[in-house]
Amino acid sequence: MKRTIFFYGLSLAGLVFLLKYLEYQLIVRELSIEFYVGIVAMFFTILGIWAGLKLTQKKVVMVGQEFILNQSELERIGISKREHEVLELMAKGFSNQEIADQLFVSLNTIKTHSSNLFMKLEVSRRTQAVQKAKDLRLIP
Amino acid sequence: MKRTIFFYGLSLAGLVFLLKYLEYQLIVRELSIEFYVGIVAMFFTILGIWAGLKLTQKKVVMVGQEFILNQSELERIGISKREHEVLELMAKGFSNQEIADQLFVSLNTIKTHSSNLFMKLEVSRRTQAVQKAKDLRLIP
DNA sequence: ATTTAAATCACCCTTTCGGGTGAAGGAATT
DNA sequence: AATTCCTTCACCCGAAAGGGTGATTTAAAT
Repeated sequence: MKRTIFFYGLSLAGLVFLLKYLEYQLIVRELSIEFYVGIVAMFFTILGIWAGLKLTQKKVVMVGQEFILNQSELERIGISKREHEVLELMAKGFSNQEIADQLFVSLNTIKTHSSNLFMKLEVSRRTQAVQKAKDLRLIP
Repeated sequence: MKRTIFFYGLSLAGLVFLLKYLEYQLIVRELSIEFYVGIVAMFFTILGIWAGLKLTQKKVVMVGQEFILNQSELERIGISKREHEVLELMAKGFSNQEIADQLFVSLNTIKTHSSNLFMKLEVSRRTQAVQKAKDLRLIP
């Protein structure tokens, strides 16, 4: 990104000299102004396309993997930290009992958390909860 | 894509008129040639960037989603067509009863299919099955 | 013709899940 | 001090899921 801008500036600087040079040539050789402008147009079109490609290239690479938590949606729905933890383990395929063991709490506690999660996510099964949570980018 | 090229051609055509107009103004008002070229450069840079973005836009959209079924893995594990259907519906969060209704078979049949699936996928819960199936690219 | 695999369904039994209700302790807010 | 939210846990009950076994039908392969 920085290099893209840098090279763009460099190109602009280079053009100033090219300009001065051509301006001189213009008088001597009497090149048509259309031809002159045509070159400039072509040059900057290519430069623009190149810049455009550079600017989007990183997006292309990034899309696919890499998870950004949707914090705003998380707050909008009103899911607490603990509930989010349960949701993550749920998505990994653990049973309520296994989740309870990992978080050192009772099975009943996990049941309460999951019930609240289903309410907040407006679903009635854990598979649906996991699906919806992934869609909303609440979990990877 | 076709429209991109079309608009680019249109812009070029428009510039010819702009050129002629400016060429006339140049004589009358004696605008500096640097100013003139600067506008052209700016215009074509923007045009180029726009063209560049247009050309890559489809790539950006495509990368990320796009599902290619892992047929070889499917055969290796030995999952039948019907089992694969059940697996897909399972991944969509449907209960066994709902799957049975959609496929016009009995609940017991779906239970058999899911049991076989769990065996073949070496898991013991549907959430794990869905996870593993997605990892192996058996389902989108 | 016999074997093999897929798909279908049934019955039994245990575990897990999900819904509903209630409640207690703690932290943060008002 | 009172309120609100989070977290924790309990009990009950019914529904769903999962494990095991066995059986029938149909289609494909040998």
